[in-house]
Amino acid sequence: MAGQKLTKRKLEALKTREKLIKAARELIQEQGLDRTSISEITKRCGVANGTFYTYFKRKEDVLSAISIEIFNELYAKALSYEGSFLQRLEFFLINFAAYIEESGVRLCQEWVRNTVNPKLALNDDDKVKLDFDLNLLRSLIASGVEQGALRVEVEVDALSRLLVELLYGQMLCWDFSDGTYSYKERTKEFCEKFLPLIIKPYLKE
Amino acid sequence: MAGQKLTKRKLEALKTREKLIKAARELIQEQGLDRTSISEITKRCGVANGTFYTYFKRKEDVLSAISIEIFNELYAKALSYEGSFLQRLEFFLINFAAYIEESGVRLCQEWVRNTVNPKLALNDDDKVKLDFDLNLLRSLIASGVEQGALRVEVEVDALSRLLVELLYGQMLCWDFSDGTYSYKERTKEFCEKFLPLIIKPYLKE
Amino acid sequence: MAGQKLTKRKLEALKTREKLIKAARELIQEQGLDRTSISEITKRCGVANGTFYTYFKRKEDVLSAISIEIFNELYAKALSYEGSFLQRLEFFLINFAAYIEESGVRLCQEWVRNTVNPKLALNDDDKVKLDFDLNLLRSLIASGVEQGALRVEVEVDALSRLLVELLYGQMLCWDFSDGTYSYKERTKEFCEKFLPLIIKPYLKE
Amino acid sequence: MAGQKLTKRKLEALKTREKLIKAARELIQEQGLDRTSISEITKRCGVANGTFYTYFKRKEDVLSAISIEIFNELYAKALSYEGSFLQRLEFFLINFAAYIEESGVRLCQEWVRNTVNPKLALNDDDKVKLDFDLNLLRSLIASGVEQGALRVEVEVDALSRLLVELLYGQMLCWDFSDGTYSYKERTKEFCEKFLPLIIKPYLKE
DNA sequence: GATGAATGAGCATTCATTCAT
DNA sequence: AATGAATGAATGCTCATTCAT
Repeated sequence: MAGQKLTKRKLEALKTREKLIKAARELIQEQGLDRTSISEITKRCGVANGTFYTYFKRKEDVLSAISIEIFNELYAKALSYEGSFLQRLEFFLINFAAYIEESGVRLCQEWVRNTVNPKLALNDDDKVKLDFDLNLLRSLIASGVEQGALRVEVEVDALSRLLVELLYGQMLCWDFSDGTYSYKERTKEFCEKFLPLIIKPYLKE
Repeated sequence: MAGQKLTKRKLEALKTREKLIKAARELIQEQGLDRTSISEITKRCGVANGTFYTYFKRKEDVLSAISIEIFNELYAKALSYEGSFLQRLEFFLINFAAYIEESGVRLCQEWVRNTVNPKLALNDDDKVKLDFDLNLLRSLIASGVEQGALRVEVEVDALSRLLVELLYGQMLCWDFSDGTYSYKERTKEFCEKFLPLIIKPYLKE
Repeated sequence: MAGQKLTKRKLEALKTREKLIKAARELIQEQGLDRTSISEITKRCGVANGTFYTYFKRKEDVLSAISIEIFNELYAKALSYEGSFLQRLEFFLINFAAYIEESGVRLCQEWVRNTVNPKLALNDDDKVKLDFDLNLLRSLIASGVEQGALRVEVEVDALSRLLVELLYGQMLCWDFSDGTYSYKERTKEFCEKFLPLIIKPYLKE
Repeated sequence: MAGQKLTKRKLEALKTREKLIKAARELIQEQGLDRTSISEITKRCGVANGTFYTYFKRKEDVLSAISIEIFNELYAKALSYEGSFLQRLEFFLINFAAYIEESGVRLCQEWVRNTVNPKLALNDDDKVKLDFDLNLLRSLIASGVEQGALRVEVEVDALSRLLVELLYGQMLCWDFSDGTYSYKERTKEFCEKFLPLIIKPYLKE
């Protein structure tokens, strides 16, 4: 009895929530957010229109929920990697691209659309994501310093910012192209050709 | 003299078109495209609602027209610069940012929103702009090779792509921030701190 | 008793639908469909604009709904008649005209307008109505044969087709005249003067 | 000089008018009147938008002009026929159908649509056409009496009305069917099977 | 006679969201 | 938690028509 929080009812509710997210993700990937109506989403789940609002306050919130799912996986995996500083850095960058690519261009485009526009006053989590990514890279670089791989003089902020901008720039170009090439491959290429040039001056030795 | 087909009527028409673009630009900058109605735009010009559609097929088309104006100025100026290869490159990058910043975040955000989303099937000119920017940088770099500033071995495509991605990445981050810092300054900073690192290996001597 | 699924909510919904149809019928009769706006219809029912679209997909659909109501009554009554074959036939023809006349020229004109035009891709039920009327007459005539009133050699199809064309022709002329004479009287006249001529050769004895 | 009313200019003008009618006829036949815009019509003729209004007061007027062309041909031919009364009658009826069929269902449907609806307050010529057709048949029948083919007691009005209603009814059914069968053949069939039944009692002898 | 820029009325339609059941 | 009927704001767009040139 104690701790038994998941009654059958609550389990059902969780399932419903998951079904909604899944359906929304599919539909957004197929047609984009604007062209996807609440009733389409609920119809696909076999629930009533209003049920959507049991779980999400506004339509856009389901996009946030989807993003959170994706980014959580992304970060979990990207940071799990063990290895030298450079390997970890590359791993992070490439996996960032890989995850986003896997989840589909349309979804990524919607995410950009909804994040770029301040009027939607959408879940601020997304906006903060930029800072989140920045911090992630910052700590990655900081750990590089700690581990003695990077010089102490490295400008952590400027460097992490640069890398975030690169990742986002690659993402935006990929979105513009409607995903007609591989975002991941593009990032890999960057890691081979340019990352060393940028990092080298800060490497110890 | 030759081709002087501009009767008074056609001149008036051109003026009307310009007035519409100007009004739309102001309003979009103030409130974004979605919150700007056609009748607001036309009212500000003192023309009838329908007149808008004499010049633009759809609401979004005025955004394209605005972009074209801005980018044309941008390119005209950015390429006019005389100087060494590196100076010209920096000038281009910084001015790219400066122009976009001057025209306002809201406008830039709208441009990203409308370009990132393929469903609007908006004037393809915008999508092509990425290629246009790429080509511009490519020819800039190529001219650097011709003038003997860069080694022949430089990978023109990869390098120009990298720079475009950087510019776009900086732009996207700036959009995400709602323009709370200077895009131009950020690009300037990049030119100082990182551009040399990237270019140096390709510089002759 | 059985199948009594009508909760209070569903009953309310049915009532709303009926109110909409009634209001639309009145307004169309007064001004025609084009001049009748959705908000006029809903205002007259005291419901919100959008409620109309809970029950009808497009504006034209309410016209279909109205037709169906009218025609259902018509058929129900017209076929209820007991009597000799000729009496039943006359009763059908005259009542057809009478019902349509009662429901008003404007409505009839709208019905013709909307049925004649294939581009509206309006509810196909209306187009099928022609076939429905044909079948009705066909079965009427067939029953005449069965009951021994008509010779077996009668060409059922051709005869029923002729009668439908007559009914429709009288209706169209009545529409053209804006209802300035009586459709029903015209049909009655036809039944007296010409129907016997047409039927006689097929009558037994 | 005298009587030389057709200056080159006037000839050109007549040609323009003809071109407009021809283009309109084609476009209406292809898409119906509603979907055909003035600028489509003028574009197809290579003239300016406004030129349309040099020749027609309102959009619908071009439909009238087209009808007049068609009906004039129709009447000219239908009445030219020499022969016995019954032959002339049949010839008229069948040719009526044939002409309308030749000019296309879409056109016929538009004509019905526009004639049936009194709100358009369209050129009254069309409404009068019903009377015109009636009169035509009336005089045909009257001439039958004069020539001694029909008894004097024949009810000219009722008979001609019946025949017009039949023609119109066949036309309407044909319109409903979107022209999926032949109007002319249908009328021919009627002339064989039923016309004699109707006329016979009034034939002399 | 021809032009074509300007007009401006006019409304169906969508759909996110609410809330009584 | 689920339902689904009701809401109602909000506006892009068309296009027949006019008229100054």
